[in-house]
Amino acid sequence: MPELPEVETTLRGISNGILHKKIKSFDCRDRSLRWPIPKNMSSFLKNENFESAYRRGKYIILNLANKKGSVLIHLGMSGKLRISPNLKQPVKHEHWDINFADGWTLRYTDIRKFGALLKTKQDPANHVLIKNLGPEPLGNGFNGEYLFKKSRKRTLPIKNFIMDSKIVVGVGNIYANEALFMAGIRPTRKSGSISRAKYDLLSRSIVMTLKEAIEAGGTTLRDYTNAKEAPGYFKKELKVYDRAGEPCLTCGKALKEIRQSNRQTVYCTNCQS
DNA sequence: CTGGTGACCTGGCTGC
DNA sequence: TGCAGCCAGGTCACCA
Repeated sequence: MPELPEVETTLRGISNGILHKKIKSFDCRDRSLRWPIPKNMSSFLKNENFESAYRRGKYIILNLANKKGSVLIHLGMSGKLRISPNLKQPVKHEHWDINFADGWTLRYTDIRKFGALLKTKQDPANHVLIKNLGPEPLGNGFNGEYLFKKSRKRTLPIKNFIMDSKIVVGVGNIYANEALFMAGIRPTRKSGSISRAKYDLLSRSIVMTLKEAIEAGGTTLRDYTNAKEAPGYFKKELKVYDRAGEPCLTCGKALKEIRQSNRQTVYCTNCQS
């Protein structure tokens, strides 16, 4: 489900509801996510409080006060977080709750269970899942020059290249398709064969696409909703993703669908080269 | 190191 | 109506 804009929207939605509040309890109904939820998560959290929350790639990181450690949350393909003072009794697929002393609950729902909830006592930046991540597309160090240098001698198709979290974080299938359309680059092009000027255009297209999607509250295709259970409205801004066979909004030619690494790619054979 | 593939898991949709 | 097969906002482990 969630790429960078959806994770960012989720983070913004939960922050006020969870920070600086005493944690009363942690309820786990199913530990079997991507990695098992640690059995001592409950004692790790009880009576502590979160002093800060931020996003790194598609991870949400919550830091406990007094350097007691951090929690890493990944939403996988179908994970959702909700924050509310009056949630109903949990139902199927609602795998865990963090209950705060003021009565609010942070609840995680994940049909496919590709998400994760992990803890660490070290600096989360050094965690094995975080330390090898590439730069933030909305932060410093991400630009055309960076992509150009990283891609020399690479034969990987450009779409796979920008979806590689070691190259740049946060770009998933939807926004890879959209950014490549905006930049006029065919998704199958070998990343090592693309010019510096095209990479300048591509890096700006990635940034613009992600920023616009965040402003729209993310993309809801099927079941994504934010922390307040509201959908995102970027779907109506999508130019190519989920539009195979429909007319290109620039030239009118039918958009072509192919599969790359078993994932849907949609592009315009006329506008992207 | 690089690139390609299968694996994890559940449910919705399509077509016979 | 039933059911097989395919598909889905991710990414890690493993192989050549």
